[in-house]
Amino acid sequence: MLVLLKPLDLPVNQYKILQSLVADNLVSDPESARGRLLREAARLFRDKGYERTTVRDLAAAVGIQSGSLFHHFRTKEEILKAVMVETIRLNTAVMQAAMEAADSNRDKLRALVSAELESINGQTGEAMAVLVFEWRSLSEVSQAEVLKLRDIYEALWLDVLGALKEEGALVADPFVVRRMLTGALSWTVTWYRPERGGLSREGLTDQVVAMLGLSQP
Amino acid sequence: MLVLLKPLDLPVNQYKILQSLVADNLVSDPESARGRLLREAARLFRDKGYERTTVRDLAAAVGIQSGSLFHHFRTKEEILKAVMVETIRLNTAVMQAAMEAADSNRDKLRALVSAELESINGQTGEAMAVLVFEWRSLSEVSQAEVLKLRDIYEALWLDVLGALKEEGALVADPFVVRRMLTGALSWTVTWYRPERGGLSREGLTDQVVAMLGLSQP
DNA sequence: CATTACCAAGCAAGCGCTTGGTTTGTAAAC
DNA sequence: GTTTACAAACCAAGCGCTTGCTTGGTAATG
Repeated sequence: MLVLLKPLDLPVNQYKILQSLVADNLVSDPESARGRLLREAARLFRDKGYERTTVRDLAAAVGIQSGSLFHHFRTKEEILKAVMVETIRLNTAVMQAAMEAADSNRDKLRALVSAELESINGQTGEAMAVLVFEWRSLSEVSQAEVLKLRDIYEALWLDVLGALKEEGALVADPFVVRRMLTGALSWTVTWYRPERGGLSREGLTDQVVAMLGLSQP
Repeated sequence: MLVLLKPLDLPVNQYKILQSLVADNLVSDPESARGRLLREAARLFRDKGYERTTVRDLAAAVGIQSGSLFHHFRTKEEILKAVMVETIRLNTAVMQAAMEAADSNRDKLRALVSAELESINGQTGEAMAVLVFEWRSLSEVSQAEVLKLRDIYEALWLDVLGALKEEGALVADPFVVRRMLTGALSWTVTWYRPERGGLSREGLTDQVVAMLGLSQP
């Protein structure tokens, strides 16, 4: 029976989703030793890269000895994999919730873009960056496993883009559009700094959706 | 006096540009020992990542002993930096040439998109991927140096996008558009395989330009 | 005959991970 | 309510291996 005592700084719905995933043992409680380690690992992997982050770095970040890490994870790679798996699980759930709140396919697309920008630039940003930039650091076996989870996530996008294509609102190929969006949105992690003023997250979402050139039905 | 004996499989103009850069000592002759090493290094860095590529891997790829590498480069990082610097130099020159051949700003944009897709997915694709994914492997000092070269390259884009904005053809912010394009086009390296049939490079360029939603003046 | 290119050998440091033993938390047994 | 039992969490030390790079010498080149 896991209980989150100190609520994190998250949107309410995202917090509830996190709670239910923790209860189902699909993601680690952020307050647990394992959860804290994964958060620090995501930060270190993003900042220094997986290979340049040593098990001693990871251990020091949570205040234990390097050898003690291997009580929680069998290998260093297992830590990377756990960061990725839990991030995908959380974000898939958040995406599904965001979509259910939308009516039209147009609104659903907007919700997806907004949610993905939130994933990349919000609380889970570090882990999302790891997912993009440290992919090759996973063994092929692990890549295949994580890919299965990603497929579920990608299907959400393709369903909406496909529907928009059927409606005639989208002229380009849904697969191509999704892949362009993947690159464009992922890349925001390298330059977009909403906290420094400038463009708001909603403003950025507007620009992205406008850029897709959806024609009125 | 460097002479390229065996012409590479390149568009004619790109070959001439390469020749003049080699003559000016701005990029290495691909046939020289240094040039071959840099090409193999780009391939290895892309495939395995910089950190997982050992100096022994690099040496074996060109058929020498690992210690002999340090006759050509002082450190391993210098190899990474050389890959990046020479790639930017070559691509900046190619871009400039592609733009000069275009009349309207609309055509210039199309030329830029097409040329960047060519850079990413053509001969220099491996090096371009390294530029994107191995950025953090450079020391901060080297990053600053390479960044200066990138600024010249980026200015080409911003000039054209800025002009299109002035014309009223572009509604979104030029900086935002460029950054989205950087991400979207870079990402093609992970999925776009023109040799397997499907979308041609020109077809992809069309989709990208269409996606920007340029309005008629 | 000097310069460039390379080899063979190996060093010092850092890496992921193991090992054997100690502390801590928890809950039943008395 | 103290004792006993036991697993989970952790420490201290270090092993075996790989890493980037150095060194001292040899072969090729022009």
